[in-house]
Amino acid sequence: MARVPQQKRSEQTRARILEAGKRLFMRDGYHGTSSKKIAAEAGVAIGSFYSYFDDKKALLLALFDQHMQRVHDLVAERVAEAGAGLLAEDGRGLIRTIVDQAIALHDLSPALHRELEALAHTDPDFGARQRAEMARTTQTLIALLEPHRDRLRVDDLEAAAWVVVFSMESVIHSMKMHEPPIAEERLRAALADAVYRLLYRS
Amino acid sequence: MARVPQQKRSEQTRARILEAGKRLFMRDGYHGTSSKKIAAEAGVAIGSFYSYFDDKKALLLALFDQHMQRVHDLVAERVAEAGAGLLAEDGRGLIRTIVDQAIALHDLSPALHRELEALAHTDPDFGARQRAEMARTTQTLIALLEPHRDRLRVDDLEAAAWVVVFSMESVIHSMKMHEPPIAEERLRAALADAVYRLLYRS
Amino acid sequence: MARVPQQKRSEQTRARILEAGKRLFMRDGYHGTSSKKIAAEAGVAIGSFYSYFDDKKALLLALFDQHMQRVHDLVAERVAEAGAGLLAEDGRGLIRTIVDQAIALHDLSPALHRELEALAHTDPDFGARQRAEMARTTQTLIALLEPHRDRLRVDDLEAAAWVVVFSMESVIHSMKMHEPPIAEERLRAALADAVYRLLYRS
Amino acid sequence: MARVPQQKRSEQTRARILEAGKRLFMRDGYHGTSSKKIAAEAGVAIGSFYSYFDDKKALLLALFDQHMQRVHDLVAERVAEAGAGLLAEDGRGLIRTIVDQAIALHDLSPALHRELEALAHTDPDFGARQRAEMARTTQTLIALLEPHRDRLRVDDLEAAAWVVVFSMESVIHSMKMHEPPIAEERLRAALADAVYRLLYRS
DNA sequence: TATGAATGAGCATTCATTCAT
DNA sequence: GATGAATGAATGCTCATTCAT
Repeated sequence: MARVPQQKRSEQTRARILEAGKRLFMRDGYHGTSSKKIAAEAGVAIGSFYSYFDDKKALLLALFDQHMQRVHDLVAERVAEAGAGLLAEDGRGLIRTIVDQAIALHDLSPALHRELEALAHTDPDFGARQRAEMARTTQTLIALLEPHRDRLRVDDLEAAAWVVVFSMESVIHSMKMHEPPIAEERLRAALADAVYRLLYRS
Repeated sequence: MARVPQQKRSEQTRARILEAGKRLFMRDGYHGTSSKKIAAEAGVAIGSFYSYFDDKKALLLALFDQHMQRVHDLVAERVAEAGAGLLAEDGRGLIRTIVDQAIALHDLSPALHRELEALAHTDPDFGARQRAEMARTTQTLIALLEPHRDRLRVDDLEAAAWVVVFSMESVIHSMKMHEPPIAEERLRAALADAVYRLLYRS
Repeated sequence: MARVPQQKRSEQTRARILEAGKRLFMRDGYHGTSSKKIAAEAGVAIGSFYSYFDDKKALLLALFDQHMQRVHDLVAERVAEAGAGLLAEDGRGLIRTIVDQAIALHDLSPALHRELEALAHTDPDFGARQRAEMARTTQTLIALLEPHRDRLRVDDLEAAAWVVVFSMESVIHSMKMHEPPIAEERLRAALADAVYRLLYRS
Repeated sequence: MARVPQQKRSEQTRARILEAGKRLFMRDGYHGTSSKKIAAEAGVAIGSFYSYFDDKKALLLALFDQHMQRVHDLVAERVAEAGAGLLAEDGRGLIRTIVDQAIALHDLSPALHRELEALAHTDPDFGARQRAEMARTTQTLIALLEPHRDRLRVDDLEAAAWVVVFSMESVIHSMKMHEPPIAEERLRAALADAVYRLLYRS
């Protein structure tokens, strides 16, 4: 049903709706945003909204996919920058990359992030998406940690990746939510340090 | 305007609405539950619902308060059981108590828990409640950790309490959400161990 | 259905409901007042309200009757005071009595007065009551004006009474409604003068 | 939020809702009319009602404005017809114009008219509208009477205009409300005569 | 007599969605 | 491609009224 853009004007319209949706979802949450408001914010008619997206949920799913793609691209980029070899040696650098990725995950606003998690429980589409995302993230981390295996305190790499990702997730969420008075860079450093000491020997 | 129960029949009705609300909120989430459905589930007329609660939000706040009260009572009980002196000596026992408390927090279903966090961002009432709850929890932990101060790796007790509570929160959330194949008791033990090693020396 | 008071406590309860209803109807209007609020204002249970009055409408009708009875008693009293003979001679005194009566009619608050007129159009019970009241008022005035017949400018006494009552009604309504800066006594005097000159010769 | 019509179909729908609202408000009163009934009477969906009007009150205010505009246009037209010069000379013609205007005011049904006055007391929006309307009407009358100043019995022109408008208002209201057996034209004539003799010398 | 718990029809309003233009 | 008028199911909530205690 959703229109597949074939002209560049069309592509622009789609992009404007995505941006408007992101802005409003982040500000007012999924349930606090109506399709009409999104269309108005994007400066298009409500009919156009439904030309490009099946419904409000489809828009959020598209935004979610877009966002996750960017997060993964960011990690890939960071890894490429540092050089695979370097990261294999530098445990602290690796952990910092992971921390940055986890923080990037929260660019979609803490509240929306939580709402997505809540929806994952209620709605099968969001649930599937979230499970896939989690698997992908865990696999990335395992691949990155694999070369460090002998330097780690933990034996079960899968469990370790799992614990690290989600505990960081929570600390970062609180951090974003409650706006601590400490500069973010200090928090990133402290978090990376804590995780490093949790995972690595001595 | 909310009715103040004066007869025992009334108290029962209020309790039935609270239970019905809890059941539906946990199953379908806050936004997926209507006041009419709650009344039906409780077996009362919609008018009765509004006699006891100003609106759907008031019901959720009442459930939240009830839930938090139970969690705090649980901790107090556990502390009393173990004996103040014992806990002061036994770092591992203390951490296990804290882990149990954090897990008890999730009896209100992971999805609802997440929705509450999302609401805290959007709605001032939920925000205030959440901040108060966070302060209360952190203070409890600081009080419990205080006697162990010289055995801890960390200097900043407040920050430590904060990090511990929220990182545990997330791990437990994921645990509850994704139903891992490992027995819960093993996870509780592993989590307690990780936290202990994070906080305590050697 | 409505309880007929048989004990003095009962009579008091009925009186308290009447007073409470009057107070609220005058302040918030008929449609802005609920039976529950009336009961609360009277300090009785809602069940008691329905013991004494069939419904909200019955209460307003009772208040209306009570009010009109007082207005007519007032006129009768005033007439008695002045003495029938005196009024027969003194046209100005008579008119002043009439003006006072018309003003007394408005003690029930301008808004409620208007609402009653609107209800008279929609609801047969109020309509009948209003027509009866109008007939009674007109007859009283005709009886009072009868002895002055030869001093009046008008021939049709019935029409004259009718025009006088209702035009005064409106002026008084506006007066009460818009709170003019002039002292009420001056307005009463001016109104009486105008009416006198309208009705009487030279 | 109210839709601003951009297509002619839309303008028609808005007009149909206005008409339906007028019909029902006049027949059943403001409080006896629900938004659903209005939509049904207009033959549109309830959603359409709320596209065009914020709520029931907004519809009544729109009807009120529309009505008052027509009344004032009528007067302007009548004045133009007679010719400014003629009216300046002809006191009786002027008064008749004023009487006609006052009667036109009541085309909105006596009951609704009364309900509007009651609402003006309770609701600030209606209050403001009514005060503005009263000022406008009084100013029009003062402007019309100004050239006749030396022929009038009264000194205070403003007060005179005020008294005339409101006393006529009431007489007309009663007239419309109680459907007197006399032909309307005779009543208009009688009323104009009374007012003329009240205001003018000899 | 008096109480207040309980009822449910009905009202105002929103919003995702469709479709004729 | 784009528009926006139209839809109506569903929601939150009120309030007059009944009846068991």
